[in-house]
Amino acid sequence: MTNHQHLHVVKHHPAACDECRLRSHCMPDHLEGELAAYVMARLRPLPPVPRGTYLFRQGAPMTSYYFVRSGSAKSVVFEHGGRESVMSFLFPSDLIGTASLHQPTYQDAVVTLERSSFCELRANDLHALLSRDTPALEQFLDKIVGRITTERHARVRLEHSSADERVADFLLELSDRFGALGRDPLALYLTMSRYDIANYVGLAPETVSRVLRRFSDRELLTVRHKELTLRDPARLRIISLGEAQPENP
Amino acid sequence: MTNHQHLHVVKHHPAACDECRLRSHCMPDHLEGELAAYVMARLRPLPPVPRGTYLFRQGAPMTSYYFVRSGSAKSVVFEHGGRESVMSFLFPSDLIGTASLHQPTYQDAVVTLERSSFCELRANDLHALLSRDTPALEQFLDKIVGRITTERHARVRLEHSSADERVADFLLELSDRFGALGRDPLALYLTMSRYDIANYVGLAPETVSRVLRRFSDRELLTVRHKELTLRDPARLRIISLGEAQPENP
DNA sequence: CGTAGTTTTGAACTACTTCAAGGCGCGTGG
DNA sequence: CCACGCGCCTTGAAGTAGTTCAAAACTACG
Repeated sequence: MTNHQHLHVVKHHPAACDECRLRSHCMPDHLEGELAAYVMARLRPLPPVPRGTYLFRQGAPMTSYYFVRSGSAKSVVFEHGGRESVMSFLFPSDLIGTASLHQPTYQDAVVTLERSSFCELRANDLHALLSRDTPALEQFLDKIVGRITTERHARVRLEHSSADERVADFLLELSDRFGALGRDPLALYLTMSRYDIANYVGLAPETVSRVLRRFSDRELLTVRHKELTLRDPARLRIISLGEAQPENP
Repeated sequence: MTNHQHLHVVKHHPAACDECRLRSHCMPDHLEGELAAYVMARLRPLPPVPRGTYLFRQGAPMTSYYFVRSGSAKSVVFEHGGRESVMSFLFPSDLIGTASLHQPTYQDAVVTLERSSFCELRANDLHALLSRDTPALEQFLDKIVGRITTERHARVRLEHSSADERVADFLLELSDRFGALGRDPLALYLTMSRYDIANYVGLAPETVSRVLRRFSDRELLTVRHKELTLRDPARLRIISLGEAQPENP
């Protein structure tokens, strides 16, 4: 019956991948022929799950990687002292679990922010692939190295930046990612709460509110509930770089 | 003559590595026989350089990795807007350049904090090794993954911690690393300036000074110039975790 | 509609920064 | 060898950005 399930996946899934607009983002591009079939056969689409579902919890045995197919999620780590930190937000095409690559347990927890669906890739399957296919492994390594750079930049920003810079930076990050997914980069729907945003950028939720209001007053954007529209992304970029002029009333 | 140089290295260097107390830290342990010879033959000890020497600058072509053999250094990145951020401090046995692995240019600059010496490993040599030896590549991948976790923790700390927590955390990080090198973990000689420390932990230099003074008043440590002695590492740890009680005067 | 949770707004407070000056150590040159 | 000068570190006082506390407004959901 396990066999049955596998067979089912093998039979139907290649089509699912081919239909998936995210395909080119998901797997290292050079994977072709037999290897592509290998991976796709083992990439299992999961049924959608509601908001607040834990894909896995921090410290749980590391069994699977996931691709976001639809919806969004957040990655959180629990620190000594019970503090909870939002490390990243996850959107379609993102690969989940790489921070725990080759680790026995998950280094973070991942929770959905809305009704979302994922594709599962069993750890054993990926590891087997990586240990047999050096070019794939190298591509993975490079992706991970890039991640380090990203994390470093995030840290640098947090060290030396004002509330305005942080929020502007967060919004532009979201905008860029939305754009890369073919969405309108100016119309942001914020699936995460203000608390999550605040935690992510290292501020109090109240401050995030105030900053958004200030931006709105300056006509850099408009906010309505969770819908946010960027009106002047160029100026936001200037602000995010910390090169903004003092404001003229 | 290039040949000559190589021959020279091949002949003399294995002895240098064998003598080096850091050997077990440097290379993936499983590297043995032919492969170990391959690496050691290409690991070139460089003559000591004075304080303030740039090993490489950010944006320069990525040509080599380095191991710290003696002394210490700092890794700094220059951000948009001309801000300079200290990303990490480097001590003997540390491998330098992994943040730029497989990158065309260096992602950061590395400067010595005192008279220091390094072993050079040409990028081409390491890359050639990694593309032919999958287990070595996997070990590298794992090290890099661990680095991500480290960077994340650093970021989390910066987000939600007070000046006391940051400084305590920095001191304990140093203490742990010194201990791992076989030094006295309580006697810290700070080769970096207060400015570097402040930058690293995301505070003003004056604040670092004041925190050290406060710690000294509380008899958690003693400071004299750059020599620092931890008196109560247990309490420092409590502070670094943000679980410190309000002080009783 | 009413209730619970989230977001916004306001006001007081605090921790850190910034600005400014003084001290200490170290290297250089007399 | 001692004195001078320069850079680094410390200390003090004032300023400020962001936090915290508290409460009102809004949204969403049953």
